[in-house]
Amino acid sequence: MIQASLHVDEGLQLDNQLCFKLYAASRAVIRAYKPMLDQLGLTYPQYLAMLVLWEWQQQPPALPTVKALGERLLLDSGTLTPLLKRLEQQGLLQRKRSASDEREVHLALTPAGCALREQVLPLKSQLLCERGVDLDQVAALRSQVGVLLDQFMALNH
Amino acid sequence: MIQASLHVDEGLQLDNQLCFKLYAASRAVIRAYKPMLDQLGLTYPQYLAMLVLWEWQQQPPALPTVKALGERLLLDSGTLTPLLKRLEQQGLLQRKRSASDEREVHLALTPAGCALREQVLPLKSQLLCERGVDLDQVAALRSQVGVLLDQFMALNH
DNA sequence: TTCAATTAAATTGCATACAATTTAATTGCT
DNA sequence: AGCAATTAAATTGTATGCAATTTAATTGAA
Repeated sequence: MIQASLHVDEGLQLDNQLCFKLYAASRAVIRAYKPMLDQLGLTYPQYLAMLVLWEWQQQPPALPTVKALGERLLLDSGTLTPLLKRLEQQGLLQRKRSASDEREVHLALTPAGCALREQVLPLKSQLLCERGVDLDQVAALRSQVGVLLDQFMALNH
Repeated sequence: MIQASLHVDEGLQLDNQLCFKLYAASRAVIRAYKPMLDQLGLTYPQYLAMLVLWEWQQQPPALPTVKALGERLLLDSGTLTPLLKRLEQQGLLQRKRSASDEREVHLALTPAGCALREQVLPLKSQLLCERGVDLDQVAALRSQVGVLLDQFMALNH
């Protein structure tokens, strides 16, 4: 009886929730990025958007649109529209309606937006170094969290 | 040269960022909880707060205060004060100033708040079942993400 | 004791997330 | 062609997160 009751309780303990560990770890990692992002003048989601746009500079997809960015970041236009307007205000990118399909908004990095990329790698190296991060460990965990993410993506249809 | 350049690029690819996997996985898991939370009438952070308060019903800490809750959830009063006011409005808990130290606010579950707990386990079982979640796999990942969280907690001093 | 530090919440301001709705443009079907 | 269905962004409204400040209460050292 006591055993059963204890077992039931365990199912609701905060420390036993994968969801909480993920939620807390995600915020903790973002917090760790804060000093670097302050240097860049970006918030964390803005940084992710820039990562995608920088990546597309090298290997362009069909054309960078808000929708394509949203599919990559798993964010919708309700989040991205104001975020991209702020990046535009900062002079890092331009938003313009597609000529061929007026519903779409194309995203193009400005020279300043491209240039910002060069500042990132040194700052990131410094961050990893200061923290004494084990790169192999990070890679292993990334892969496993990635599997979880893929499973939930598939199940959230 | 090409090799080096490719290697540098990899460091900034979205898919290689543990931080993004964590961020996306956390949101995906929260999304998966949505149907259950809608049944309970709670948001995800509200649910986490209730988990802690339910846990404290069984094994009370000194006294449940906003500060103690914040230490458990890694959230500050700027987030918790409005969240707790909403839970109070829903009749799930009461907030009252400590008599011994007027700076503190004590948190006490109402009968409705206690009762809500009973609805959670069946809903959670259903969720895990529908998703075909492997409990051992979840436990293993939880433990590993927990290690990462502890490391960042220690480093964010 | 007394008053400068400290502490716990609350408040303010900004930037997400995300559901739901709206707007405008494009497609597809007849 | 004509028009209903679909689609991409934008908009609206609510609820976080979190930094920074404020308020009120408590501590602690001279």
